[in-house]
Amino acid sequence: MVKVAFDLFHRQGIHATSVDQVLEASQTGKSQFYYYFKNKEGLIHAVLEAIYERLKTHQTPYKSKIESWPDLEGWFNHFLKFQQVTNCERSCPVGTIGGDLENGQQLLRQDARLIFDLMSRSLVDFFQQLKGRNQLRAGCEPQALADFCFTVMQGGLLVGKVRRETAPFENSVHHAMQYLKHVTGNLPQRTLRK
Amino acid sequence: MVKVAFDLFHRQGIHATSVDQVLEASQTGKSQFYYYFKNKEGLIHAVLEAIYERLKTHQTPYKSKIESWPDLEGWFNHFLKFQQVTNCERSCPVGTIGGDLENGQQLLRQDARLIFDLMSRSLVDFFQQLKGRNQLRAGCEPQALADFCFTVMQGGLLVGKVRRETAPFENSVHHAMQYLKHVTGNLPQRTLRK
Amino acid sequence: MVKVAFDLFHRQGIHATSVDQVLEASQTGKSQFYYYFKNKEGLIHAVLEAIYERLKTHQTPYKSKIESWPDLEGWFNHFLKFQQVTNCERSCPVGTIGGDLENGQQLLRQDARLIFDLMSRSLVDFFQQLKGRNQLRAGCEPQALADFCFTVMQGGLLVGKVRRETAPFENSVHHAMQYLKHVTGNLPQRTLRK
Amino acid sequence: MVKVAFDLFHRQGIHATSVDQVLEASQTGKSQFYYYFKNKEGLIHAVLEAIYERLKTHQTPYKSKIESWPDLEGWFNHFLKFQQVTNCERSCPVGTIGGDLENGQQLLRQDARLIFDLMSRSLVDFFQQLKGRNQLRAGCEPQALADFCFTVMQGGLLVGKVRRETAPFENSVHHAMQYLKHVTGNLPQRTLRK
DNA sequence: AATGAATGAGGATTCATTCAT
DNA sequence: CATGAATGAATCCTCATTCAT
Repeated sequence: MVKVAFDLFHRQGIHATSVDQVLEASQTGKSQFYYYFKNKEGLIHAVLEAIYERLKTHQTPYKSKIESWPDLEGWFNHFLKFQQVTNCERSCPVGTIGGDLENGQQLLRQDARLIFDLMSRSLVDFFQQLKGRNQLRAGCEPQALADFCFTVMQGGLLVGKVRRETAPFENSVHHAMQYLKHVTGNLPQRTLRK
Repeated sequence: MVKVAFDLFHRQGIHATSVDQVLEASQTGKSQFYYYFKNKEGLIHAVLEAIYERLKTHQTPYKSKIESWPDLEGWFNHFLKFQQVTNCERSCPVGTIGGDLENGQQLLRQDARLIFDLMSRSLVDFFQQLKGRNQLRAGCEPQALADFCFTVMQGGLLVGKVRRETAPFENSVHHAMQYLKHVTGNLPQRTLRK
Repeated sequence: MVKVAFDLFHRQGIHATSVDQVLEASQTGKSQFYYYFKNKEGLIHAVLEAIYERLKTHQTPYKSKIESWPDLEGWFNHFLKFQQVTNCERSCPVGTIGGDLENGQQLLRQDARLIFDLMSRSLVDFFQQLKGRNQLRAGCEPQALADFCFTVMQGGLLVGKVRRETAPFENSVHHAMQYLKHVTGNLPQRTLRK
Repeated sequence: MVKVAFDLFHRQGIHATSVDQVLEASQTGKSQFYYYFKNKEGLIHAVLEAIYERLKTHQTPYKSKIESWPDLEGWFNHFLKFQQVTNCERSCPVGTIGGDLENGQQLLRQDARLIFDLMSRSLVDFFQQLKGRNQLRAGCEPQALADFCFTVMQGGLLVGKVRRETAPFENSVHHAMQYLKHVTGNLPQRTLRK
């Protein structure tokens, strides 16, 4: 039920997804819903919570603990491939849900934020690691670089969804990686191509 | 009426905005709406069209013709500032609307795409110009760089909206600019004025 | 405009036809309508009136003055052929409109009745003629025979419309004609086939 | 609810009957309707289905299994009487609904057709029986005679409804019966009782 | 005569939520 | 835990009609 809801929210957003739709798709009776969840917000919360748990326990289709350049490339590539296989019809589920939240829904936003934090963390950790090894140029904060990566990812998925093209995301990732290798002391020409 | 709708769509997305809401906010009678627009889709189309026109005629709060590094910085800064003054409650209107579109609404997506094209164009033109002057490193296509900028902008607005923070966008823009200046071989202080 | 309305009423009935539809189809401005007609009922009245006039002035695609057996057959055949060429999608326009009238709309019903009268009249006249020549069996009133023909026609068109088949009407007309020839003293085997 | 709808559809036709009207008349809440029926079409389908079932299980105010001349007369008389007691304000419910169907509504038309089939069947069976006993003149197919009767019935109800008179139907039935007895070779007074 | 804009009630349908069992 | 029926507000849209010009 949460699984089905996740899928529908991801595909259509939370506003375009009705409770009935979720129930029908999950073959559940009408009032099962209100037994398990307080209301629609409750379901959204459960969905976000489930995402959070999956992330926390590293049940991700990509290597969520980033420890090397290939891992980082794998991280980007996961989202690139995701965009390809979904025909650019979806962007990040949390981005989609988060973007749909209204001003008042602060608890749900907090849920989304926690997920974003978790996803960023692995990036931060990686850059922190580089910094520890003195492989990061001055003025490059790990958190800022992580934000940079995360932003490119979210933006790339969104732009691709609107345009139904993978090129913008691909181009963005390419240049983002170029930059990251640059600021970590790698010369572009020495950059390892996958 | 289009103006009001634009505002509501921007704030809440198209699904969370009802026709009645638009009518009430614009002090119009119920069926005036369907006199002017075929549909709710018709209204969305009109809104997107209006955005397109405003862009085309350069009625933008930022310099839409980018001809110099300061112009590019101004471009990014406009969106940064926008995020600040809106308390991170909104992202790009076209990104918001475009992200809400369903799979079937191809005409509206086309509308959104045209706007994205127009916004990118000015970036492309700028990088094309640099390339003409041999100020672009090999392997840097103007279109790809424009995609990179645009993606960072969309991602930064979205992430900021979800997190209610400006930092991610700021960090992303900072590094994006660093990169761009790097690939154009310019040091920040040597920025060429037209 | 009346012509267009007639066509739409005929095709869809009066309830399924909106004033706007008529206006759009006749390329007329919205308020032209209320200049020429008091309201929708006014239009229906005008349509029925026009039908009446056309009948009265014998502007019919069939011979409206029935003077012989072939004329009567022609009368039936006209409606049969009409059903065929319209793919059984329509029945008698007046029957359609009349059947749609509500209890209160007595003026319009009167209009329809007048048309029915006019159409029956030519049948009545024919049978009256036969009676005058003593070619009508005892107990056969011209009006009753006319009613019989008219009923078969209306019923045949309606049943055909519902079933999307011409057979019921054809069969009914065949037997009706058999009967009529029988009661007018013709033996079935002497019946002239067209 | 189906009962109420049947009544309203019968009285006013399907276009002139709003869902709200049905709900109000049946004292049901607005969305109960859409819990039980997919659509307004769904309701119409249910109504037609109910009619079909009633016919199939012979729950008719007339003898639906026709086995003798009095049965056939009873069949016609039922509709004649019906017209009288309803003040000519209604015609056959299925004819009314069927006549209101639009070109696209093929499933509903199929429903109507099935009912027509069922009603005709009893007539066909009767004439088939006569034929088996060699009481039918050559050239008289049972199906065709059934069509003839059915057409007269539908036409008579419709014409009567438009004219608000029972005479046309009475006259038509009279002559139809005359004919039927003629083609079966029976004189009225010699009518065979089963 | 003619135009386009305005009006507001009503029509079909969906929504989130609750209740009795 | 589970079921299906009930509720009523809200949503999108259409209708017949009128008004100012």
